[in-house]
Amino acid sequence: MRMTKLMAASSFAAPCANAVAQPGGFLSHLGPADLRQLMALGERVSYAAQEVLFTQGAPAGKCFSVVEGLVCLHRTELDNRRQITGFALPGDILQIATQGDHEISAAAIGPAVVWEIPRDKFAQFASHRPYVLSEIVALMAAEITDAHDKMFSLGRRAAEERLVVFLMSWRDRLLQLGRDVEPLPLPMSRRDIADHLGLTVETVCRTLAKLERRGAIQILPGRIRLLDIKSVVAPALA
Amino acid sequence: MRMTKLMAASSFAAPCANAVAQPGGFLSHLGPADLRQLMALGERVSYAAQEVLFTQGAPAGKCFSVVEGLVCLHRTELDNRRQITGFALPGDILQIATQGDHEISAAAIGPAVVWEIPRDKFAQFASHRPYVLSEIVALMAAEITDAHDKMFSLGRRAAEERLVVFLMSWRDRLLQLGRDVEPLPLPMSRRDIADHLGLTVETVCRTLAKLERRGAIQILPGRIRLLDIKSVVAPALA
DNA sequence: CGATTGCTTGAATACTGTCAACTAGTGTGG
DNA sequence: CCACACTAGTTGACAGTATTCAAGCAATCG
Repeated sequence: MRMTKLMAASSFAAPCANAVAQPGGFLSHLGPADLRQLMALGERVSYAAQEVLFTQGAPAGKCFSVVEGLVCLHRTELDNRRQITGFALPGDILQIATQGDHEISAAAIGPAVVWEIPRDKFAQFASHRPYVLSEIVALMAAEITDAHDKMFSLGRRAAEERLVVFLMSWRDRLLQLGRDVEPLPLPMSRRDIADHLGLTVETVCRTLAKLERRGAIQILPGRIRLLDIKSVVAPALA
Repeated sequence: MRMTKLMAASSFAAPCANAVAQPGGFLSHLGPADLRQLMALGERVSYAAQEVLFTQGAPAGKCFSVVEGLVCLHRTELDNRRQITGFALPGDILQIATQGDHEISAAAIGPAVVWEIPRDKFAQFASHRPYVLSEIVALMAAEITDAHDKMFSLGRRAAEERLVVFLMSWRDRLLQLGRDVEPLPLPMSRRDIADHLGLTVETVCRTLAKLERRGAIQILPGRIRLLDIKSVVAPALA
């Protein structure tokens, strides 16, 4: 996943131009005027928990920017096997370059707010702003790198290591958003974590319990405190 | 992986402009003049088997287009665990949007020919050709979709299904290049396949042998004949 | 308050990995 | 040209990890 920010997270309950002033934000080369114009092309949409933003196979008419909450992106097979390809946090952009149909689905984990811009309007907006395309390319490059990381985890890490790496990178992302990570909030369900890491719910529970017994973490309701976690994945610092 | 063609595969032993006439080719909106100019910015480089094109962590000064042969892209951990993120065939573009350092390594599987263009020159070339960036975005979107497919396989498919899906998609790619796929050539080693599918060499061998005993495939030196393979993955047609 | 859902744990199973041995093919050097 | 070494591929036996099936608990929701 790992996209950059389009608008400042929580500060964006209402459309206001200075929200983009965030350092490193998406389309960071956009001026306030540009940004106001861009946002005016779309609309603010609220989703309830578990509600679907878009479904794989459906025509991709809009692109999305998470404003509030947590969105999970996943690919689902006919037989209900599900692989969560990533979690999107406020500031993350979804489906910005999708042509034709969505290749993945997206659903809100909890209540979420999303800014949705019709694809054709966005394309028109970008067409006379060359720097926008460059930003998108950089965004997608980061997403590809992130996908490679996840492929490595899924293919070459054991359950425990996958979990630890996931927890650490999740903490890093929240830190970048300026969130409190002590203890680390885990708004997604065990099933979501399992479907993200290519494991079963039971293995996730058991592995977390094992880490807790070892003193590496502390399991709290909806949260996990990371204690001595780095020592567990010593060889995996690449 | 799954990138589009920059130049026609084998027809490109020497730089010639009409090589891009391939339908659906990379930068398909480029005219012959543009293309000649683009290629003149780079050079043709030959690699011996196993030779390294670039290494993860090293500064990404060039982008690459495979002209001949097969290149494997992989991410390697300190402890020699390796995840092959994809195989690049003639026409595939590598590292076109990488900023900073390479996030993956690339090595020739057999003898290979690659066109290499310095990043800054390419950027300059693209800077006054807006349509080039659009093509790159489309290219990267396809790569992301492909990465999602692979994440699903690694996370949610058993060894046999991974192998079968891999064989089928490999055949499809060769077919798109107009190659003979009967029987299907497998130029990469068993270890490469294992490192691509998140398995061990032994599991790859055993699973292939099992498929052969079942009459789904026929194992030949360097090749595999696909017989009744689709029936094996009936539920996996998503 | 009952029922559903999410989380956790246990026991048994199945799959994949590890270790080891063997074969065949390749290449090298005598 | 042959002997040797080396690598890739294959198979077997065994171990270990993750899944499956099952049950219990806790929290949430009508």
